Amino acid sequence: MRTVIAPAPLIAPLLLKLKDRHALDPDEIVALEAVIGDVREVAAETVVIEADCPLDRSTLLLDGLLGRAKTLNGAGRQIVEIHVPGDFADLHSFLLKRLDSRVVALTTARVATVAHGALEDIMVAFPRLARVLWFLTTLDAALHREWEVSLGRRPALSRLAALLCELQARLTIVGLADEDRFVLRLTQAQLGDCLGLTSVHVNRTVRELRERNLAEMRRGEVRVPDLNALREAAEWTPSYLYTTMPHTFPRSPAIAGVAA
Amino acid sequence: MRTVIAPAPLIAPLLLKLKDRHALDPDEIVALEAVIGDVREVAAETVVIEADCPLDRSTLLLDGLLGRAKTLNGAGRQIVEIHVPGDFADLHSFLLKRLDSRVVALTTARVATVAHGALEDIMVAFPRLARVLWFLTTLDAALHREWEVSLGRRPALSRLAALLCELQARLTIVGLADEDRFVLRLTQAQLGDCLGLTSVHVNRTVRELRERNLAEMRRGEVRVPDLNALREAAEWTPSYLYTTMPHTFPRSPAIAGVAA
DNA sequence: CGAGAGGTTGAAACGAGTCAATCTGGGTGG
DNA sequence: CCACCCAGATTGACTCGTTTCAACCTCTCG
Repeated sequence: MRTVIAPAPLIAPLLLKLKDRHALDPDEIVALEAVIGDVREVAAETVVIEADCPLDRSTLLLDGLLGRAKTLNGAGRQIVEIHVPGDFADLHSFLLKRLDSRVVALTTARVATVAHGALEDIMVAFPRLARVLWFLTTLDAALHREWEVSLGRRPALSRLAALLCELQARLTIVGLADEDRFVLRLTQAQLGDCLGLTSVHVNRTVRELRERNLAEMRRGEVRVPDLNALREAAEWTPSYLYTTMPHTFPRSPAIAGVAA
Repeated sequence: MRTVIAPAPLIAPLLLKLKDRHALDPDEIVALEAVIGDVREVAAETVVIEADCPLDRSTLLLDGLLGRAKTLNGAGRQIVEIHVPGDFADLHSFLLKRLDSRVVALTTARVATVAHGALEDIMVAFPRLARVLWFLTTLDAALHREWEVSLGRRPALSRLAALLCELQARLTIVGLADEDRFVLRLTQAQLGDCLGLTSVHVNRTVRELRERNLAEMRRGEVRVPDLNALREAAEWTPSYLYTTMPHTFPRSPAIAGVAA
């Protein structure tokens, strides 16, 4: 037997996300890989899944960002969750059979189709996977709850800070963020749709975040000089992510001390 | 064999809620009834389940109202979901093992304990029930999404109207609301905690709802002269409840016509 | 080099919050 | 049986955060 450095499979981010919370057998991993159907690329601001249509498949995000959005006639759209690579955008459609919100690409994105029948099969073959998938849907609910807190109670600054904290943590889990920087190609209008703010006010809030040295957002990249400080400003903790990643980061070592 | 008019079981509301969406075999109903553990009564504003504690049971609401709440230091609490009789307050703890929010009694309430082990057993014995329970957790997520829309995008008036529409619909499913009235013993401060508003502003919004003839709230009772009008004011539809109950109500018959 | 999407800024309007006082109704104890 | 009490509801005046509207700037890409 040889140890082979396997090429990162399409579902690498999904596996990272799952392994963060559950042990997976090699069999289960193979089964998960086999479940992936068509892969396609979608452009930013494209509707990936329309609301209220009968569905017989779910969609796995491989690359880019998706958003789940609901629209009100007068008031524009509210994005109720952002999906990062490794997320199923609509795993709940396995049970609900249709979506109450539409799924929109927020950036150029690559998505894979997963037939509900195939999910059915692997859950029969690997009952533990059924629990893992159920877990994923409850994780979505936990994210929604935290967003409700943001939308209902946090002022603009900590609302944006909390969103950045969440994305930093979730992207870290799938290997797409560092403690002090990550790529985030969202427009300020899209951020506003997530935060229940106007793009104008997002702009002012981004500026304030920068002025307070909490985060810098430029050209699709977020830089966080002190993640703990950002988390404190947002009154944010990762506990609702049910992750096994460390919940706190060491304060950056005293650089002055090193120099001295 | 005799047909017995069985006394309404404790879990009558749960059964109504489930039967609204899924067919249930008599066996499955018996199994569900058997799963109920201790029943206890809790006073209003009592913590029923504390956040972040390890859990080996879930809690079923039999009577009264519960709320799931998260608290921010400066900004008070945000209630992220209201539970009506027949709801599990923390079915997701079956998978998550602890809660990210605390469960609080909003009125005097009766709750029953359901051991996770017992759930495990009935899901093995009746695999369809596993799907039903999973469905319930995805329904919670759908409620959260609609609340995000309210909190993020609806102005105070339609936000309150939407909450009333939702409660009217959910209470109707379990036999606790009429088309034009239902009991709702929440204080204006509690409503504010749900809506992301202050109690003062809830008060003004309640008045406006009354002045516009959309709803009257007094002494723990809500009267809705025209449910369709209230739903229009809130831009609300029951589609996210995934209920089989009729989604629209006939306009009240012309009473003048009857008199004539 | 032009065009367009997205970012930035200012001024004014407005919805909701804050603070504080007053009212009300239901429950309680003397 | 009634005076008292108190949580909750109500109201007014003022403040503040966010929106709105509108203009202008700055990239990036063809």
